[in-house]
Amino acid sequence: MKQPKIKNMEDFASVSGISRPTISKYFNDPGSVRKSTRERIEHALEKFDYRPNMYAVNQNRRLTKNIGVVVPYLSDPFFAEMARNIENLITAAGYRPVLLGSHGDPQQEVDNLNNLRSIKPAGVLLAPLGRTSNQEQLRTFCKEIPTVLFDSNIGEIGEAFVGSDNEQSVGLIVEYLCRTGEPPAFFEMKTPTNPNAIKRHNAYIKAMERLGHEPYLIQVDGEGWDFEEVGFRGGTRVIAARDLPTNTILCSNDRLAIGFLSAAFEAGLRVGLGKSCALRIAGNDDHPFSRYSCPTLTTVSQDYASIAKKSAETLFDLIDSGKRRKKRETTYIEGKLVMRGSA
Amino acid sequence: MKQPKIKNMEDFASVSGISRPTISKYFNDPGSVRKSTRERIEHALEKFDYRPNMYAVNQNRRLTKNIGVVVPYLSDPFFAEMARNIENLITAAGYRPVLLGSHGDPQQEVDNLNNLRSIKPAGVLLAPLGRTSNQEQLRTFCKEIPTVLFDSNIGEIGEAFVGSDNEQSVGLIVEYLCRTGEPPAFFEMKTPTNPNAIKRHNAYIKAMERLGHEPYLIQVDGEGWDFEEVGFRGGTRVIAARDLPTNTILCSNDRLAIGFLSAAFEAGLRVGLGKSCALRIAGNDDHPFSRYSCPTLTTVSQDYASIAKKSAETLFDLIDSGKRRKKRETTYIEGKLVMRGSA
DNA sequence: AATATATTTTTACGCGCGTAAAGTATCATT
DNA sequence: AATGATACTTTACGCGCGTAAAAATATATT
Repeated sequence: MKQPKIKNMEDFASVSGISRPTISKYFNDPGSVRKSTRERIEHALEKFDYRPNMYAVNQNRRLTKNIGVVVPYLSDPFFAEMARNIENLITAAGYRPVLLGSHGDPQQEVDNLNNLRSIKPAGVLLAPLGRTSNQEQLRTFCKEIPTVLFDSNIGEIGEAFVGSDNEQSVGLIVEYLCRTGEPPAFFEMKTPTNPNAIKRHNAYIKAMERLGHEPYLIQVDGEGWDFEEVGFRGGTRVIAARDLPTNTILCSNDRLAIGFLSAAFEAGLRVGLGKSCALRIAGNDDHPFSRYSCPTLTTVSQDYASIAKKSAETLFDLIDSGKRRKKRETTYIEGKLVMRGSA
Repeated sequence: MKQPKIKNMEDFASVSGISRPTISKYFNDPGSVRKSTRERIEHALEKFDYRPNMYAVNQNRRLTKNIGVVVPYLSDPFFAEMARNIENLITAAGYRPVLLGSHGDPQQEVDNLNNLRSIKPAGVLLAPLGRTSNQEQLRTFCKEIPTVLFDSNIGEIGEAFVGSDNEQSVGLIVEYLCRTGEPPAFFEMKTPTNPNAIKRHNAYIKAMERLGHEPYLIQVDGEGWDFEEVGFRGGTRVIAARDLPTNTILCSNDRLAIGFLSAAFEAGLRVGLGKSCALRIAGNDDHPFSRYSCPTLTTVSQDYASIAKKSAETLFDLIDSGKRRKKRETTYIEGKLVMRGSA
C-alpha cells in the first residue's frame, strides 16, 4: 500500500481523483458539491488525512472563520465558565474560537485586540475589563471588526451588548432579604473595576427605597481582581468595628462574599438564617464556587448559558448579514434567586 | 498630511523609504538590521501603523512563532493560573501563546491538538487530561511537534515532563500531620482522572509505612472534573458512617478537600487543629481558593511559577536547538508545606 | 585613501490556496 | 432521446510575504 506524502491540495486532488478547485469548494462548504463527489472526497480524506494549510486558506479570504473571545480574567471561574459556554457555541456554528484572557491588565486587553486584528476574525465577543479599559482603543477596534460586548457594558462600544439584568437581580435578592430578615447593607469596592458594580450599587439603593428602607453602603478599598482578598479584609474590618445597623450584608459579587464569609468564619461568627446566627451574607453571580463555601452562599444567578447563547447568536447574525446594526441592541438576561445557607 | 492606505509590505516599504526585503528582515528580527535602518523603520511604523499579514507571513515559514498551550480544564483556577504564568513567559520570549482548554473531554483534547497542527506551532506545552487521554493520538502529535508535558506525566510521550514532586510533597504533609496529631487517612477518587492522583496514592502509602503507621484509604466514586462535588458527597458519607480510625484526612487534592470541608461544615463538625475540633483536613496543590475556605486549608503548594518556568524554558531550548532530545527529561519541582487553619 | 566587510537594494521566484472563466461531463426533466 | 440546468475540469492569475542571488552601497579596518 503506497502512501504518497500529501503536501498540498494539488497532491490531494490527484490521489482523490477530483480537481483542485472542487476540493477547494468542498472545504469551504461541503454541501456545495454533489453528494457523490462529497463521498469520494471524504473517502480519500480518511485514507490520506490531508488538511488545508490554514495560512494559505486565510490569506485570500477577506474574513476568516475565526471568532475572538476576550475575557478580562481567565483565572476567575466565572469567566472561564462563560468562555467555555461560548467556545462550544462557536465551534458548533462552524467557527474557530480564539480565546484570550487579559489578566486584569488594560494593556494586555489592547494587545489581545491587536493580536486579533492580525488574524482577521469574522467577529469578536468581548467582555471588557471595564473602568480601566482603554476605551478609545476598544472603540477603534469595534469599528473595524464586528464585536458584541458581554458581561460589562461600556458606553456605545460594539454592535450589541448582552449581560445580566442587575436591576432585576439585585431587586430580587434585596426583596428576599428584606422579607426574611433585616434589610441588607451593601458591601462593595470603593472604586469598582466593573460597570456591573455601579449598576448593582444603584439597583440596591433603588430597591431599598422602593421597599421603604434606608440604604446603607459599606465601601472598602482594594484594587485589582483579587476580590476574595478584598472581601476578606473588608469583612474583617467591618466585623471588628461592630457598628452595623443590620445583621444582613449583600455583597456586590460572590467573590467578595466568599472573602467576607471567610472573614466571618475567622472571627467566629455564625453566618446563616437561623436564630443562632449572627450574620446573613448574600452575593451576586452564582459563582461556580458558591455552592461549596461555608455556609453555602445565597445569591442571584447569572444565567451563563443564556448570556453566552444570546451574545453568540447576535454575533452570528451580524456576521451573516455582513452589515452593521442600525441601532445598538442591548439585552439584559434575568437572574434567579439561589437560596442556600448563608442568608 | 496625506495618509496613504498601507495595504501590504510593499506599500510600507515605499512610504518608509526602505526596500521590502529589508523590512521583512526587520520584522523577523529587528536586531538583524543596522541601527539607523531600524530607527527609520520604527519611525515610519509610528506614522503609518502597518502590521504584516500573519497568514502570508506564516505560509512560508516552516515553523511559526506560535506556541500552543493545552490544559485539561480552564475553569479550574489551578490550570487557569498555570496558563497565565506560561502565557507571560511565552510572550516575553517573543512567541505568541495559543491557549486551548479541553473541558475535561478527551475528544476535545484531540481536536485541540489537531487545530494546533494546522497552525504549525513552533512547539506545544501540554497538560494532558491523563487517564482518559487518547494516548495514541497524543504520541503521534508529539512526534510531529516538539512538545513538553506538564502537570500530568504520561508514559514516554513528549520530549520532556515538568511537574510537582508528589513523593516529596505528600511525604512532607504526611509527616507534618503525623507529627502534630493522628496519622491521616487518604481521601481520593476510586478511578482517578489524573496520574498525579496515583502517584499521591502511592506516596501516601510509602510515607505512612516509613513512619510506621498503617495506611488507610477512603476511596469514593465520581467521574469527571467536578471534584468539589465528589469531595462533598464523599465527605458527607464518610462523616455519616463514623467509622474512621483517625480524625485526620489528607485529600488527594485541594478541590476534593474544599468539598470535604463543605461537607464537614454542613454536618456541624468543627475542622481544625484545636482541641475543640473534631476533624483535621488537609489538601494538596495550594489551589487559589484554598486560602478562603472555612477554615483555610492546610495543604502542600505546587510551585506554579517554577513549573511554568521550567517547562517553558525546556520548550524554548528544544525549539532553538532544532533537534529532539536524546533522552526524555523529567523534572519534579518540590512543594512547600502551607500551614493554615484546617490541619 | 584603499581595501575588506557588512548591509541594503534589485530582481525574481515560490508558497498553498481562492477564485474566475471557459469548456466538458453529468444529471434531471419532458 | 433531446434539452437545459448543474456540477465538474482545465487553465490561469493573484494574494502578501519569505527568501535567494547578484549588484550596489555604506561602514569598518588598516
